[in-house]
Amino acid sequence: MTETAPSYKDPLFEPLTRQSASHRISTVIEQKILRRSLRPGDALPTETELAEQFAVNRSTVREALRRLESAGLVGREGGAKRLKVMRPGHAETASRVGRTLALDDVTFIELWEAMRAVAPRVAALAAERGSAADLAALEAIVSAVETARAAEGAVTHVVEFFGKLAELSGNRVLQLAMQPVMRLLAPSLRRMIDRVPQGRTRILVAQRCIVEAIREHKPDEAESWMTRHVQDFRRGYELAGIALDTRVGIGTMAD
Amino acid sequence: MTETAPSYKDPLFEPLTRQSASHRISTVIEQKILRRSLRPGDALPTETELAEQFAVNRSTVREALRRLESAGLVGREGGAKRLKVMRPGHAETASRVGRTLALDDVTFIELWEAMRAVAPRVAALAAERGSAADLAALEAIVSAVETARAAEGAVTHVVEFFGKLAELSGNRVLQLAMQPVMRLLAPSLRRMIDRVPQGRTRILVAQRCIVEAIREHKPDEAESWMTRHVQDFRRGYELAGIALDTRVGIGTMAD
DNA sequence: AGGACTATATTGTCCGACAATCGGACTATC
DNA sequence: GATAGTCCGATTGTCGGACAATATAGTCCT
Repeated sequence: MTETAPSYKDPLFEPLTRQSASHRISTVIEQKILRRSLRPGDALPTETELAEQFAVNRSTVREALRRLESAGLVGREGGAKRLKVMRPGHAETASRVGRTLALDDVTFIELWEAMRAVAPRVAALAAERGSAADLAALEAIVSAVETARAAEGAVTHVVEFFGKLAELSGNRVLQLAMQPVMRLLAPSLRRMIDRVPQGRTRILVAQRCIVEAIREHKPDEAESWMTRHVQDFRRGYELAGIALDTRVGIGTMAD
Repeated sequence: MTETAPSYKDPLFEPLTRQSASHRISTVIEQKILRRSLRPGDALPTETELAEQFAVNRSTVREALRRLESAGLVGREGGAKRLKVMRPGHAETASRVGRTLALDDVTFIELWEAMRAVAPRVAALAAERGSAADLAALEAIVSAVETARAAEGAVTHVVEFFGKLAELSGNRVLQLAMQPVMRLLAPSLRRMIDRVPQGRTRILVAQRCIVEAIREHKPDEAESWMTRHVQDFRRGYELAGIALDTRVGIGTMAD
């Protein structure tokens, strides 16, 4: 007899039946990582050792490891063999968020609204904090946008621009928020640039103004320029005849 | 000789050569899900069938499944045996984002800046779109904040308030962005309310104004009230003597 | 038809095995 | 001495088979 009968209407205590061994193992390791007992960079014991310590079969350990791997808590560097504890990279988390949103049939307008909220503040923060070196990197990206031949490449650099900006803002939360949004936005952005001839020029002008505001440490200007920039995007989409409630597709989740 | 020599500073062309069979399998299934060939609710073939179809061992399939499971793309309902395709819930994704941020030692100020960016826009959108029924729910939460005895409960309802607001905004991207931020903010918010006597009153006043603005469909007012509200939070923290660069801890990641 | 009972299918785990290959140690060569 | 080549053990990825537990489906009884 296991403890059945949580017959109370407590919907949060139901499904705590027996969890599989592999699940418990991944939980234990996960806790160790979250509690900092295992820290990023540390190498995990070998599968055989883990199997011995947990007194289970190696296959069971392996399933637990796959789960942690997918969660981004452990992983390999390069072609290494041993697994290491990793800090779940923003890239990975971002791609997960992107996946969730894509499966939710999020529409373009929702993404745009998110950009509308976040990007201006990011620009303002970047203007407050950006250093000279950062600025140089940003400018490099702007020229890359300018010289890029195909729309394809230009879009890549536009995404980079926002990414770099988020980095400059020094705010990892906003950084993490913006990443998946830009990723999902990218494909339709590409279409937009393809169809609207003056699109690239307008983007370039806006980027230059923003960079200028950042250089002179004028947060307000950076913010208002970015606001206009984002609004320009929307106009571009309308000009390109892209419906605002278009569902975003699944980008290449290459991780 | 494989292509070694990534001696160039091109960190994007890593030798992502051969991936393990289990990895490829999980990727293939993931694609099928993202492409909607497999849709949420569908049951996956049994492990044995998958093993046959992919012409690999069942253990290999299992590792792939554990990975997908951890990604929230497949899972079980209740004590079921078969795996089903699932839509990765926002809650789960949000808690994962929270974990990433917590492990990153994100500071309070970063979270606050995110709120500063997102919340006002969310309020504005809610004012544009909120229906009567939604409004009633929102008001219920506000009174819950008012009548809650302990700071504990009040904070819970404050978090709910923002959650509901995000829901009203009709924007799932912003909703997903705000959720983990509020979750991470909650513990310190609780301390703040404990230490600053007038904290709760100010929160209540702001909430009422925001609700009012939403009822009358005045986005601009809702936005500016929310801006003030968020700024009030920060002042509260300063009054409470909480350093702005305090790292947020790992909350209860109960999933 | 509904409920109890049985059989089957499916999962979770275990065992033992093997090829591939990564990490080093060790050696030969310049 | 530094570099290149070779060898060996350790470790991973995969395999095939096995078994207990149990969810699911089918069967029987009333």
